[in-house]
Amino acid sequence: MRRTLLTMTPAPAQQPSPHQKPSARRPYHHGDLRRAVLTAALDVIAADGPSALSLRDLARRAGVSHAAPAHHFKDRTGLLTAIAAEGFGLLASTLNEAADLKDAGVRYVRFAREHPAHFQVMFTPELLRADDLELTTARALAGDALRGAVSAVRPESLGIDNRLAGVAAWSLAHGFATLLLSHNLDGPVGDKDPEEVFRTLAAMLFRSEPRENP
Amino acid sequence: MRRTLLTMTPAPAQQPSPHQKPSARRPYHHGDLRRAVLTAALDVIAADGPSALSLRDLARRAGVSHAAPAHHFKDRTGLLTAIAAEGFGLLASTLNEAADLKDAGVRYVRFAREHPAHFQVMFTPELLRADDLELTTARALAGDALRGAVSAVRPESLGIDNRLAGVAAWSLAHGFATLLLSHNLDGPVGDKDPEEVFRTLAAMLFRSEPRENP
DNA sequence: GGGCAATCTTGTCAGTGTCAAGTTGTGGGG
DNA sequence: CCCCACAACTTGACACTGACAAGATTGCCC
Repeated sequence: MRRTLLTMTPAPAQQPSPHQKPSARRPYHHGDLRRAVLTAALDVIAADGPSALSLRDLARRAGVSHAAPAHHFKDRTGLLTAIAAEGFGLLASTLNEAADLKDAGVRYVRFAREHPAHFQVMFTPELLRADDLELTTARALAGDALRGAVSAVRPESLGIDNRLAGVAAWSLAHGFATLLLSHNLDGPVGDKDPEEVFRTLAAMLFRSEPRENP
Repeated sequence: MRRTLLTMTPAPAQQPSPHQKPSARRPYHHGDLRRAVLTAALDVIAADGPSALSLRDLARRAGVSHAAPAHHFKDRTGLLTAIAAEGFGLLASTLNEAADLKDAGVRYVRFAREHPAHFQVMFTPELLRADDLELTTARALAGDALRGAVSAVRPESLGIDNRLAGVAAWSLAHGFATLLLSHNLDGPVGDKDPEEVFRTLAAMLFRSEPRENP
């Protein structure tokens, strides 16, 4: 828990704002503190997990006083909830562009690798304010996108209940992504491209009849 | 973060030990503090996640002084590492009794549901001391058990690389278990038995040729 | 230009992890 | 049987944290 405390000097570390008096040391208004805190938080979480996140540390990084972040996010839970909501929004938009179900799975895995902090927070409900409006709507959007990708595959042709096919696809992609992020597949996957490996797994799950019968 | 502080009275709350003087109020030696702290920690984590865990709170629950737990676990990370090691041990022993790969998957899901705190901690590496000996050996045991279940299925008959089959099975089971614990399958699964649902998913992944050709 | 609301600061409080140094009990060798 | 070394626990302290309240600063809109 102990941090170095060597960071006494405020150290602006961010371009203070678009239109500042050129000689102003540290402008009273940061300019875009909300975004600065968010991205700093994402850095910390990606590196050391959500438990390493400290509002005071984020404030120090942004060069503002210790209570400034709370004005934008209310409290720690609020910050994490904002991150999760943003994550679900990003996920929804990439899933909506998927060509088919396998592509959606690949995009799901890619999202987890490109936004590991978002991903981790999104699926840790005890860190979030469950009834937050932005969160619930963003999550619903992502859910719709997922269901859309599933329904496009016509799994009745495989004799499989549509609902279950969605759960299977989601489980496979989510499990692969999670194990990847927690470094549990470093051995098996090695230096191969994870997305390519996942494509093989997805083919195992949804393969059509062996030959004939289009 | 704020806790009630109504728990001022030490309140033994545990049978102090096997062989205590009958009139001793709070015996200096707890008797089995290590186990008491572990199970209290598992309760807290299962209810509110690892971030809600406080060594001082656990000490209060066990009726000992605030620094007592540290003597058994060194620090917070040590406690979580011990939990993870115990979890991998439990998982290994249940996987070793699996009849076949599908049964191993079912057991994996059952383990996650019966030991949600262990499961969550086991796959959150940033909370653990990665080089801990007990942890690494227990994890290796679980890995062996998993590989054993995979190799027993003879997936070459399906034309699939053995290694990949293992990753697929693990991903499916892990994803299903994770989504289950984070309440993301409450809708699709409903009040059905999750293990039964998972059996269906597993059948989708490893199904043999549609008919003839044993 | 004047006020007002958003933004940020300062100060404070209870709670936490961790370390160091002291107490208490217990089991094993003389 | 005793005593003593060591394990189990306590007490006290320090730096840190999230949260809240009250004040300071500033941009902006009428």
